[in-house]
Order: sequence, then C-alpha cells, then structure tokens
Amino acid sequence: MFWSSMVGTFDRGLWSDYNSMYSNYLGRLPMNLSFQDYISIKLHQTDLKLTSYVKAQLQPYNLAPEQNLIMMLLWEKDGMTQNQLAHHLKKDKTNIARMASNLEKKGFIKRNFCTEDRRSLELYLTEEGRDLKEQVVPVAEAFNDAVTEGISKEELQELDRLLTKMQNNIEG
Amino acid sequence: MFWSSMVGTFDRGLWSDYNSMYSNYLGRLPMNLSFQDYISIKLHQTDLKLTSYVKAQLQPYNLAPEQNLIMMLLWEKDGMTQNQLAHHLKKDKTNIARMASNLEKKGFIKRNFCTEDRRSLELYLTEEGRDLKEQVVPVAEAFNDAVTEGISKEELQELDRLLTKMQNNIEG
DNA sequence: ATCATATAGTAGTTATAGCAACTAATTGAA
DNA sequence: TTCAATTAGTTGCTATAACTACTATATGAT
Repeated sequence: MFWSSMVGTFDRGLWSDYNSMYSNYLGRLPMNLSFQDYISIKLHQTDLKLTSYVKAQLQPYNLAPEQNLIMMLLWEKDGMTQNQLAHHLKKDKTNIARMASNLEKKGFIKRNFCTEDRRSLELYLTEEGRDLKEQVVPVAEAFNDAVTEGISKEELQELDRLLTKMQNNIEG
Repeated sequence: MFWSSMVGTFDRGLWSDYNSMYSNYLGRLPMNLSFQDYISIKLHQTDLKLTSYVKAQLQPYNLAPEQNLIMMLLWEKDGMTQNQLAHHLKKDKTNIARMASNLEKKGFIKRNFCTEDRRSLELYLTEEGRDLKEQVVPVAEAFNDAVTEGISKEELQELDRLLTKMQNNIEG
C-alpha cells in the first residue's frame, strides 16, 4: 500500500533526491521520492514478493497460493462449507466460491450439497487432493522457515503487534 | 501471505482449539488453527485491509489505488515514460501500461510517443489530472496519518527493518 | 551497412480481491 | 401459516499482479 508513514527519511525532505541508485537506469529523470519510504508501500511490496515466491514453490503441484490455503484447512478437516472457509480465511464468499470451483476442476476436491441446509456446499477432498498433503506441507514449512529465518520470536510478536495496530487504526 | 512464522502460539499447539470466538458462528466446526497466527497471512490481510480502505477513500475522485500512485509521481514530474514508472513502482511494465491506458481513458493523462526514442510513451497530465492533485493529496496524507497513528518513528523503522529482512530472506 | 540483440510497449491468460445483483433455500415474525 | 428478511452460493464487473508471446524501434558488433 502507499503513502503510509515514511521510514528512513527523517534527515531529508519528503521529495529529496537522494536516491541516486535509480538515477542510473532512469537516466535524465531527476529522482524524487522512493516509494519504499512509505511503510504501506513497503508492506504491499513485501506481500507481493512473498506471494510471488510461494506461487513459484507451489507451481509444480498445480496449486495457486490461495487455493493452497483452502487445501490446508481441508487437510485438517474436510467437509467444511464454503461459507465456513470464507470466515476462516476472512475472504469474500465470491472468492471462495471461485477458488473452490477451480479446485474441483483440478480434481482435488468434490462439492456436495449439505443435507441439513440445501443452500450450503460442503467441500471434501478427493484421493488426489488428500495425497497432495504429503508433498505440499513440507513446501509450506520450508517457506515459513525461509521467510522467518533470523527473526526472533520477540521480533515476530512485535511485527504482529504493529500490523494489528495498523489494521485497528483504520477500523471504525 | 501464509504459513509464515507463528506468532502468539508459543503456549499452545499448532492446531490447538483455542479460537472459541470463531466457534460461535462456525457452529459445529471444531476450530483448529487461526491463520492469523502466521505472520505472512497477517501481512497479507493487513495489506488487503489498507488497500480496501484507501480504495474507498479515493473512489469519489475516480482513482483506483495503484492508479493514484502513478498520479502521485506525475504530480511531482510529468513526462515520465511508462518504463520509468515501472522501475519507480517496481511493477511489471504490463501493469503500468494498462493502468496508464485507464488513466488516459479517464482523461487524467495523455500519452505521447517520445521523439528521441519512438518506442517510449511519455505520460503528461491533462488539466483535469493536474487539478486532481489539490483534492487527492490531502486524502493521501490523511490516510498516512490514520494508518501510523500511535506508532513511533522507531517502531516504523523496526517494522521497515523486519519487512526488509523477510524480503531478503527469500531472495537469491 | 547489416544483422543479431536488446528494449518499450501491447495483448492474452491466470489468479486474486471485492462489489452489486441475482437465485434458491431457510428462518422468523405477524 | 404465510410472507418478509436473511443466508449460501453464483455470475458479472473492475482492479491489481505477473507471466508469455508478440510488434516496433534502437543499439552494437562486425
């Protein structure tokens, strides 16, 4: 995201021209602000980088990143409805519906209407989807280890706290 | 993003059932892990929340969040090429091309081929695009203030440092 | 000067994200 | 019991993001 809170610019003006490393390949352009100085942009770019990385890691298993989140939940307990998944993942139901539809097309899950509430769709793993767990969970753990390498539990808690605060700041 | 580094789960098992607040509306589902315990997911959700917030703030001005980033750069200096913008914003050139095309359709910019290099497109503000600055910059500043409220410079620097570390961790 | 290579931009595809509008099923209140 | 309101899911739309493949222009080596 953007504009949020400059970091590392305390000694220079907002639009200072310090960023000479860009001038190299931007040529005649007088460099102004580096958008990395805004914490929201940095946050956004970090998220994109992590997503892009894990996407590449999961590619061999024919799983997209967010599709994998659904699989992670189903590996723990399948039979969840799309609505329940939406609550767990804090996502719009339309996204869940489309991701579940794609997972079904790939043959990893089946969707059955719930007998108690015929509006609801329960998601169940297929054999193929169940087998995937053995291969994908290690990838997920390796990703986790890689991202947090050299970051202490205390630092992670602080990071979590600051992210929570930013979220709360724009709530209500 | 996901699976990255649990926070706040040091006293309970990975798949513990502590999260009773979900049990309320998830009904018969035995709650397992809360995905917020993974810092990458938290990061992703925070980013989405900030994006969604600023999107709503910019809606009255007919500017989408990332379109506004381009405008922010052009308000500082217009005449930049799409390629230069891509470097500044660290985005794929295809994204810049489509966003610039949309900004042109909205009448905020004009795209002219560069005379020295006829492959390049230089983006120039229209009167309408230039006038937008007066209205949108305060919105951006208000967003920045809101997000970082109650967060010290030192905390922002620490946040920036940890995000940088996570990015570096998955590089090369 | 010519031709291989590199660069700027476009178009197509897939995936995510959220909004509005819609259908079908359920629930709840009069 | 009946009808309004709610809920689960789908479809369509817009925006972002990154990949591939493509065109047109520049550049550089010979």
